[in-house]
Amino acid sequence: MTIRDVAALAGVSTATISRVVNRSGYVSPKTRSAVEAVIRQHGYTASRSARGLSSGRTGLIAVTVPRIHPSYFSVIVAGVADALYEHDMRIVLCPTLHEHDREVSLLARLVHGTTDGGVLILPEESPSELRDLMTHGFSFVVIDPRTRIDARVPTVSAANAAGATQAMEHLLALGHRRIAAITGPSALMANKERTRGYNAALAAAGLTPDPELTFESEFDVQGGAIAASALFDLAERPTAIFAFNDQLAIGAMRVALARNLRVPEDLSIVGFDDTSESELLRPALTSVRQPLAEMGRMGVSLLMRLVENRRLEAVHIELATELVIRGSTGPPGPR
Amino acid sequence: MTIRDVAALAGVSTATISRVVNRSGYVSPKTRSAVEAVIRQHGYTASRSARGLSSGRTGLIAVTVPRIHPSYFSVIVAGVADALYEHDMRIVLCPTLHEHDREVSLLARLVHGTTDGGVLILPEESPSELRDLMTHGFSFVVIDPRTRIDARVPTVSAANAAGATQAMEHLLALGHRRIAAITGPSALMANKERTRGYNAALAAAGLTPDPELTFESEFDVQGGAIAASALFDLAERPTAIFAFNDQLAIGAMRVALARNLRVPEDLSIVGFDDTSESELLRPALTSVRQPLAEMGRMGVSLLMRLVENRRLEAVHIELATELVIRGSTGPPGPR
DNA sequence: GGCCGCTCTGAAAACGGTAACAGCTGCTTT
DNA sequence: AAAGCAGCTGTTACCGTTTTCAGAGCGGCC
Repeated sequence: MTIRDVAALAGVSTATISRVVNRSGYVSPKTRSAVEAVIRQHGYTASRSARGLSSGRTGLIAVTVPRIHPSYFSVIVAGVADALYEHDMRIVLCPTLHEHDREVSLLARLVHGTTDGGVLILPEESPSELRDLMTHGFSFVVIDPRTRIDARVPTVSAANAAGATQAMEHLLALGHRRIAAITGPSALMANKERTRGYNAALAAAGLTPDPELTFESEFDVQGGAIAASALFDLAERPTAIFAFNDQLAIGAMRVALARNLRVPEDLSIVGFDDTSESELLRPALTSVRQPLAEMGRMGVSLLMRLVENRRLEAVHIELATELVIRGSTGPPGPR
Repeated sequence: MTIRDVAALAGVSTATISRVVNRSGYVSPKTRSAVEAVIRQHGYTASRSARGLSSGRTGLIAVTVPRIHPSYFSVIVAGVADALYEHDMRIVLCPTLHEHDREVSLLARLVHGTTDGGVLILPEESPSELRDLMTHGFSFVVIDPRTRIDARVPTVSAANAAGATQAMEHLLALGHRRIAAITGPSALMANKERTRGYNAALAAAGLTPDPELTFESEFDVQGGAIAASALFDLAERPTAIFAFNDQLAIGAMRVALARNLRVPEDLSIVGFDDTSESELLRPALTSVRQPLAEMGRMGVSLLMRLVENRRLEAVHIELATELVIRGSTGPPGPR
């Protein structure tokens, strides 16, 4: 079933079919309904390849993501997919496995004639590579940028600094004064922001950050465990730990329980992300929720404007986080 | 950068460029390297749209999946994506949100001119709709079929019956005799198979299944909780529960702990899927691992043969499961 | 009555590749 | 010596759309 077949059956030209299908230009109501009848009856759908070749728009959006599986990413992708579906666009999914080369070569190929734009989630590209991409005329947005990038690239992220401050204010209000931070890799902008929020909250409470209490490690359970062990070995133990993601918090909680520290009586723990794991833990984890699906949706909404209007004033959106209080935090014990 | 630009720069015809890029036909080494130099230098990539239009192959594979987020699906998708990447194909991701109409209309549009084939994960289509799809010449494989479908459609699933038997043999070997089953929706083929494995294991141990001990519910935490409550209210409580997925097991464990039943001393629990949650629970959950990523990979491997050879003898693949024993199972208490 | 503008429609030229076909060279075979 | 064939390359038709352009019909206005 090609457009020509439909045209022949309806007794009109292919141009008219195209106009009917795309709701563009003038078509008399009579012709329109006749064509629509033929289309319905024979189940015609336009070939995306042909359309892409002819009009330059493929209806496909590339989505790069380090990995699909960690729920952090899959929830964002779900939000992106949802929003794109509403625009009748499809998503070309590209897991990069954190490999810079893979991502670059993928994008290079997608830019040209495959997709109309891209949503880059935590991309590996350097700021200059992203700038090149932009000057080549590729429309894209970045969700959760790894580093500070060209101001003209639209970005969407969570309010990381504010979220960290929320977590800290909760702990401070409970009476904690020695609050440790287990940060993820400091190269990530999100972590820099969270650190900023951590320090800001301490300062606001009139406390000076103790460098001993900040520990950087990999963003995984293992990293959390290592950091927690080190913190517990300090002469003066912290009474609370703010972990920069839930994985780290899980690791910390494991070590705490292994050392017979009761949570939250002896140690309060706050995570970040509020992944589904956090309410599974016992005690359930207090965590800063990022609006991940929303971030995906918002990215698409920016991208659509970019794709349609061609170019758009710089936009950097930060979506508010929310502190979800569960059983892992409480007032510090009497010591 | 079009193929014509490259041809002009290299001083050859477009046909030669095409041959170099696709490694087809004869090209002298000298010409080849000259062309490759131009391509590298100017960063040419063929337009997928044009290629798709001309050759009929787009290098895109549609992947339908009910939802992205539950890790059950995202792990399968990750396996699919990984395998497709190796074939230099991209994945067009279509979350159907369990909506039959959405899935049907998506596929209808993808079949024609957009993708070369499809991987359908737990599809909503009826067997007859799938048959139609096949007779229309669309190449696809089904992963984890919902029901028994046309024997000519290649399918990949886990060895559900055998997996259930593994779980049961473990419980039986520990000495359990009253073993309840919390099944998911019995419409799903996977659940029928697991029920078959459950009954087979009981029979092999010389026990007759007690209908009181089988409880069907929705595949979620809530469903597990409801089922477990009912089971605990029986005159003679089961000493072990085999839940047909981990969500159900989590629900059951919650209710057990709420009723002050100790796991595993008073009650053993086995799950199915071995999702990442299972080792987070306290006690950690004994569960039947499905090789999800492998299933995705295997699906692609079948599909590739289908796409290349056109048509393929019926293949139904069952991948072996593995029982992962953790802390939630132990010998029954003395009562 | 001539002109304008609006509505509607069709012819035809792209869009960027692929692949069938033909043509050329130089070597091997008969 | 003619024929055949492998290796290499170019010409060109075609894939299924969109879009530009031109033209036809028609009512309203000066």
